[in-house]
Amino acid sequence: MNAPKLARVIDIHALKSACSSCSLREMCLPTGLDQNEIEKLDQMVYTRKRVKRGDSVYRSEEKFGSLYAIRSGFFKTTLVMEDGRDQVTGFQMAGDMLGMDGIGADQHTCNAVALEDSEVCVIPYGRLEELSREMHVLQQHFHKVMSREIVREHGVMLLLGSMRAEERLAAFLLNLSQRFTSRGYSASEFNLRMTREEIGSYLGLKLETVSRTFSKFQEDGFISVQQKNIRILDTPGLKKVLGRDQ
Amino acid sequence: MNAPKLARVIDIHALKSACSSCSLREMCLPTGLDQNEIEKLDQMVYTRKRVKRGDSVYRSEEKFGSLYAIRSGFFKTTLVMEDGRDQVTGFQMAGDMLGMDGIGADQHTCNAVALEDSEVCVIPYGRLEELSREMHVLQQHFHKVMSREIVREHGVMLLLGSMRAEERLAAFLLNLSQRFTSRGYSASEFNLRMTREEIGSYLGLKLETVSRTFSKFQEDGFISVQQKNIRILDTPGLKKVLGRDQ
DNA sequence: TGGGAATGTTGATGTGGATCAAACCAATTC
DNA sequence: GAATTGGTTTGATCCACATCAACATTCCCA
Repeated sequence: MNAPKLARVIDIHALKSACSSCSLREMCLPTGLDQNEIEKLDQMVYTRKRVKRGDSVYRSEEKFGSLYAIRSGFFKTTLVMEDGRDQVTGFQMAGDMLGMDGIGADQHTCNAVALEDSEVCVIPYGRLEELSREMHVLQQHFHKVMSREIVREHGVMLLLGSMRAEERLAAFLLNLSQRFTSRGYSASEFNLRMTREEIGSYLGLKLETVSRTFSKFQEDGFISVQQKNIRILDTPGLKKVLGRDQ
Repeated sequence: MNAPKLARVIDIHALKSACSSCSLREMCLPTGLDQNEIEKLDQMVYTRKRVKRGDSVYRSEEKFGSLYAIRSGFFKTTLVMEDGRDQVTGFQMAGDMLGMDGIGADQHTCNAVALEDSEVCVIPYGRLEELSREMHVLQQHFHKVMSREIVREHGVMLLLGSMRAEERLAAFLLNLSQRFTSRGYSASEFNLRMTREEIGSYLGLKLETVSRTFSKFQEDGFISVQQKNIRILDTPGLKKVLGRDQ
């Protein structure tokens, strides 16, 4: 934020990515590659890009060309209706993949916006296709990533279609907690990168409802909320909220 | 339904599929293949399967092994929560692909149920992977199919998260109409294969609301409804329902 | 460092769609 | 062709969440 523009530009070009030495390898790449294969991957991902908070990696309707693996930071993807209403379709963090929506029609269909200063690895799609024709494990991995995105969205549909407000928020918190855990962060304490409005948009609720439900969870002793800081005090309690069917 | 069991079994085995002569080729396969490539595909899809109304092609948790291209008929996919609540996540018709949810964890995550007697082409997934390493166009096509499924689900999320009942149903009808059109059927008249309850489940509404909204659309002169028979009388009218933002 | 814009909380009130309930209708089955 | 069954329609009532409103807090950056 404070760095002068020039410095920033230089930084971007200086960033030679190296999957081989990336701590997120297990997250976004197939495991069990031999040295040769890892080198190929290093050639595929030859640029990283910084994205400042509020900026987008890509916007709806833009020509599709690359996928983006999040190296650090936090994103939301949003869809905008003609009448201006918009909806958050997902929150993505380090190790997650952005841009797969663009393959189908060769143009992006949503906006990917950084919620904090972030860094992505640019994966030129043509190169990925090429390499995954050569490397079976890469092909398999990529298909799994896409399939998991389909399954994740199924889950959101279930949430939006069948759950009440408390259940939605409980599911949301448990999901975040689980994802932080699998990235080596605390499962029980984290900072929300998004606003109440963005959470509401994702969960099909109004921001007031999100706020009230947070307060209720706090009264119930499930969590403690201090603005963006969340501490989960009673995971089983939250899970019970999810379980009970009314 | 009336055919004796034996006859049915024989039929199944007699069905040698041939992509090369399939009328749905444009729908579910890449275009612009040469003779050699088409022959390869014929080898990939070597069985068809009949699925009777009410039966499933696969069920949640089952081991994943194949994708299924719908050759004829109509399906729904459903998700079931632990407490029994279930949700329809999609309706699929001829030319659509089933089973991509299973790739990620090597087991299916939803149920694919036939809403009428149907027929699917079985695509062994390993074979598809293999072939798409050899054939660039097939690889591209398959990736597009998966990506489009992601985009479709984005649309459903928008619908469930941001639209009111009338908008949801209008969007649903317009979508169905469009899909029938692109398959060469009438855009303005068709029979619903699903019940009001299934429509409601898909749209996050109760069956009574679906029924009432159909009635309202009829009063408004947008459609005529006679049980499962729908006739769309005023497409622009329906589109306007979708457009207005409250 | 202070003042204004975002963002978040909480209360009072309104409403779209859920729920409950009763007919109705069409398709099977006996 | 009466009885059963699964699906649909319609009305009356209710409630979860939206909306409107006032205020509190935090975060900027001028």
